[in-house]
Amino acid sequence: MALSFWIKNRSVLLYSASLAALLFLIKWLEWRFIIVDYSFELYAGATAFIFTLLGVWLALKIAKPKTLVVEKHVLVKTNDFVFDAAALTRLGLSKREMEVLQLMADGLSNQDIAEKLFVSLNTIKTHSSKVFEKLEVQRRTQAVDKAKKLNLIP
Amino acid sequence: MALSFWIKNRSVLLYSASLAALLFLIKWLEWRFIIVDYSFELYAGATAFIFTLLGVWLALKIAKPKTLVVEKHVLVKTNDFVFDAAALTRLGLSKREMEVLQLMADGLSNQDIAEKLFVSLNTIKTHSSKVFEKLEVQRRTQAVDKAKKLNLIP
DNA sequence: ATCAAAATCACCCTAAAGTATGAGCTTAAT
DNA sequence: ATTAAGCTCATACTTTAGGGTGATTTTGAT
Repeated sequence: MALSFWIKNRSVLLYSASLAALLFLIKWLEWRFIIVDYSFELYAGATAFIFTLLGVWLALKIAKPKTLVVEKHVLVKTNDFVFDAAALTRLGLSKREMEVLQLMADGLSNQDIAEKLFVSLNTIKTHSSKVFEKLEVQRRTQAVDKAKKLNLIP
Repeated sequence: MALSFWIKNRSVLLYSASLAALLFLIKWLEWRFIIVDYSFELYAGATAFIFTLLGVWLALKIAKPKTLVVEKHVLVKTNDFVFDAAALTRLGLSKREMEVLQLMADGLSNQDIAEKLFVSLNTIKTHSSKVFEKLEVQRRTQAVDKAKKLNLIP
């Protein structure tokens, strides 16, 4: 508790202590008659100087650091394909249809796709027909081309 | 010249002027015998307080703002297709074959390509067959996929 | 529990794609 | 001039793709 208070207000406490110490110092010197002959202006100047420094130090410690935000534009190659979910929703392609579409884009024949997905060739034909309908194309090459342009597949 | 010097060092000049002004003020008050009875501690305290404030103000004015560099990632439509001439040479695709390949990639049927290039369907079949041979694939979708991966076409 | 969409499969038929072979013509290099 | 490569086209054939229709089963949401 006391420690955290010290840490949080260290600057203020040190400043107060410095102020007290300086006054004590001046008093002590006055009492000693050592520099009593010094001009008032010197006292004032020295005090002003010292406390200016203290003020500067205090300000630097306390003040929220001024942050100047500099935006550095970094060009990021968008190799990374960003899937257009909105387009998918709009076109209403089902999960299975997307699978078939992706495999078509990979150059697989309907027979290949059927084997890969463990379904019959006829099933793939049905799926691909629906894909063509929804993409409003007639051939698989058109479907792949359009799907890529629509960011449905990489 | 003088103006820019003023702008650059305004803070310091104002500080110096303030210091001088305060000393003059104190001297003037002393001369007037108005507050000559006030204690030395009061002078010191007031001076300390005022110049602390000045120091704080000075510091806040002078302090270099901490520059925080924020990397802003800008997605760039990377039309960074760099045609791989070496691959083309290696595979030995002719100009006409590249044309056909490109049109295949655009989703055109053999008949479409034939009409576009003002040649017969059979000619396109011959060309596409040679393309498949050279790309070592069996179907046009595979050819397109491979050609894209090889940076032969965008 | 019910209903709609999705997924599965079949059959038939047509269109398109792909394979194989041969051949005429043009062009660029040797 | 000869040659090789490229472009063109044809015929015949096989394979794959695509369209249309209908049906059953799964699944997800209300």
